[in-house]
Amino acid sequence: MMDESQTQIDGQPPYVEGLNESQLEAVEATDGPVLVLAGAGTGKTRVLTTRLAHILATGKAFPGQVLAVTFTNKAAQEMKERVAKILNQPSVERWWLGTFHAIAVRMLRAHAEKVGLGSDFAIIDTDDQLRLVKQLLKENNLDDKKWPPKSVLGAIQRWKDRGQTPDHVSASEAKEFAGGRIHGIYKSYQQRLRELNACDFGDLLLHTLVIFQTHADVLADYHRRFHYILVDEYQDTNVAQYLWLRLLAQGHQNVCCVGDDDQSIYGWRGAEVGNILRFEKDFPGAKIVRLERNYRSTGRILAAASSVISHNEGRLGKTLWTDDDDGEMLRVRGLWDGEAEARFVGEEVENLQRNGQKLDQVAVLVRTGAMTREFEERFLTLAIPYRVVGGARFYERLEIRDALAYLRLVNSADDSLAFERSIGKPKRGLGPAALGIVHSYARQAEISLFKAAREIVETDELRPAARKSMATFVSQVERWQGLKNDMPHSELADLVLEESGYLEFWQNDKSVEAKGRVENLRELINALGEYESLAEFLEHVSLVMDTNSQTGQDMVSIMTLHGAKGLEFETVFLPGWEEGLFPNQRAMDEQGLKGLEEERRLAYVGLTRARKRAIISFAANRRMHGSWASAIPSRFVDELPHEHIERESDRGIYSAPLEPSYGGFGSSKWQDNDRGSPGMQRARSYSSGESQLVRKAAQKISESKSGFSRGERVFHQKFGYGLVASVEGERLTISFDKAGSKKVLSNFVVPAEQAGM
DNA sequence: AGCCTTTCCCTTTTT
DNA sequence: GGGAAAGGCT
Repeated sequence: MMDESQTQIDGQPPYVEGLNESQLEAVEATDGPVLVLAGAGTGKTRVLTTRLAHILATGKAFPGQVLAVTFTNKAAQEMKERVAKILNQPSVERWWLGTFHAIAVRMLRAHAEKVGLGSDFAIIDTDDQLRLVKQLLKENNLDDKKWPPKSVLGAIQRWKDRGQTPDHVSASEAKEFAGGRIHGIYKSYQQRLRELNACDFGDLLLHTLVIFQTHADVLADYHRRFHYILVDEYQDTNVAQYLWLRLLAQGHQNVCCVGDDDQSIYGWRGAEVGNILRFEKDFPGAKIVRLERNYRSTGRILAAASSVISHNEGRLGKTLWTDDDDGEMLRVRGLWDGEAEARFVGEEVENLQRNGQKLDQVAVLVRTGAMTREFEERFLTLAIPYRVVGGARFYERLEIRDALAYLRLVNSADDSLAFERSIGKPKRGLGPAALGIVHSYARQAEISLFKAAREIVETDELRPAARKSMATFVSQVERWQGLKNDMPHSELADLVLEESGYLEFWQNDKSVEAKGRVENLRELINALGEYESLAEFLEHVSLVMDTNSQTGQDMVSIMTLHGAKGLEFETVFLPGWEEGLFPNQRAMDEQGLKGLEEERRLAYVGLTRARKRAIISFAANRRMHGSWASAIPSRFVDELPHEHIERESDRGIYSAPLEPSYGGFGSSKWQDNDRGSPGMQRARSYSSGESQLVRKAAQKISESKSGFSRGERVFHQKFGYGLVASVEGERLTISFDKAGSKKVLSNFVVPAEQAGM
């Protein structure tokens, strides 16, 4: 409940100061449906937050009566912080403010039994999803070469994104995949999840949606509860989310959706721009507010972004304008290859740094996650501090997922997926054979793997050695569970990892990564202490799957274009503007014009992240999957307005014809280097034909040359102490005590003794 | 069962 | 160029 002193605000509330007319309109039009069409950099987030604060501060509703939904945890976090600040609230954790998934979990826990789940259901990760699908394919004798588990899971997810339970998939569509057999897999997949008392990500929304549709009383309750609904990034809603929202909003109709059709970049995840176009039909009498004044970028940047996006058809059409100066020209630079591009960006960053630019105001926005590596390597050698946003996530690491499996098992012994994962690691003499016996026993008795194991150790089904080992495991798990209520959970986690031998498994491992893994495990145990209970921690992990890495430090950000949505930087580098890479060949092959337009919106998003400076680059050659591919500059380069850009070429790259027979970017099938389809030839790999043996021999020679050897303890001027993991000429891969594993140049490294250790 | 070697596939994008 | 899975050997 709110502090009363904060609810009374006379005259013009201070928090709306400085809002322009349209923004004010969007904030104050509190009753009835409102659609805010907000262009990039128009203060959309501020409007949404202020609107929420305004509803509460004017006493229109209590905090518990407002539902505010965002797409990303980042956006939710930002909104929470801002609202708390505006209204001077110590905590907004209990409010209905969060991502679609976080809100859905909260609702689903309360009504899980209506879809055949317990309220303590587990949320499974992609790993478990795939394992399940693989099992089901095998059981149904479907060839996993012809039906790769990933594609099958993709089909299932697409159905879920569209809000279709197995029963709601149309017969004709079901037939499309393996004559309906994939649809059958979907059915048994859902069945299996239910038996496991588990949900995947898509289920969180799908189940909640089904509950709304089938339990009028539940929906009516939520109607009564939520007087106001706010939605951010409405253009990114998929069908399931759209239906979910529409049902909820039909209560008070006080729904305010904020979005930008030009920034719809999640079509591949089932997002439908159509949802935003349909708003007026769904909510008759809706008020439409347009935010077109851009406060972020210079005139030239805005002109460039507008010019590119104008090549798309079927837009709602907004005309962004700014009072800001024209600013600097945008720069477009062509380079010989990816390495040269990284060198160029590195140099430019150093220039900016010399001119006093803060590095946290610089970002490198790439199309694919794999592109980050080149920049990382370059920044490492130049000692430019950087962070990869949304890259390798802490909770996705192997050792963390393994450890989490143990914790899940302790939290609920019937989590069979966790059982399967924990029992194999560390080795206990219980391999596929033993597990198979437990599996079939469990299937027959219709009980969880853990219960089956407990019963099996009383019989002669397993060989004596396996039986003994299994009995030990079962009693260990039972012991840990018994301790659950008498022990602080981070202590318990420590104990579990210790007693299970999992920690020891990595401590005894001599490989160079092992040390870092042990540290990660310690970090996990520490993180656990911040949560109320084990269950709460596990839920947080499955929903957020991200650690808030060191923020607030002065570092260049490297991230994907998708990851950059909602952010802004003074200077933005946009590398990799090459046909095939960006626009992405696969997107175009699979989605045609629709795919291309989404790529173009991505370009628009990228450009509009920049406040003052945008530097676009492309490379003529790029190494992909170990072989070389050549490409021509992206068509998006040609769509930039000439009067606002400066083209620079590197040794005539931009205008010079590429070497003969180097066509586009290869087909979407990523053929082997020596084949390749006609007209889409790829350059022959420099390394093709080289056997692994030859490569290894070459590696040995270079190891002796660099003066460092594998396993040596060394000191790096920036990252501190570490162990040499591998040596390739001048490049060392070092597993650092503090900074993880990194590739560095050997001249930045000295033997540990010399560093005065 | 477990270890080592070879082969395959991969790179769009994320809650 | 790298990680996972399959395959082969002890």
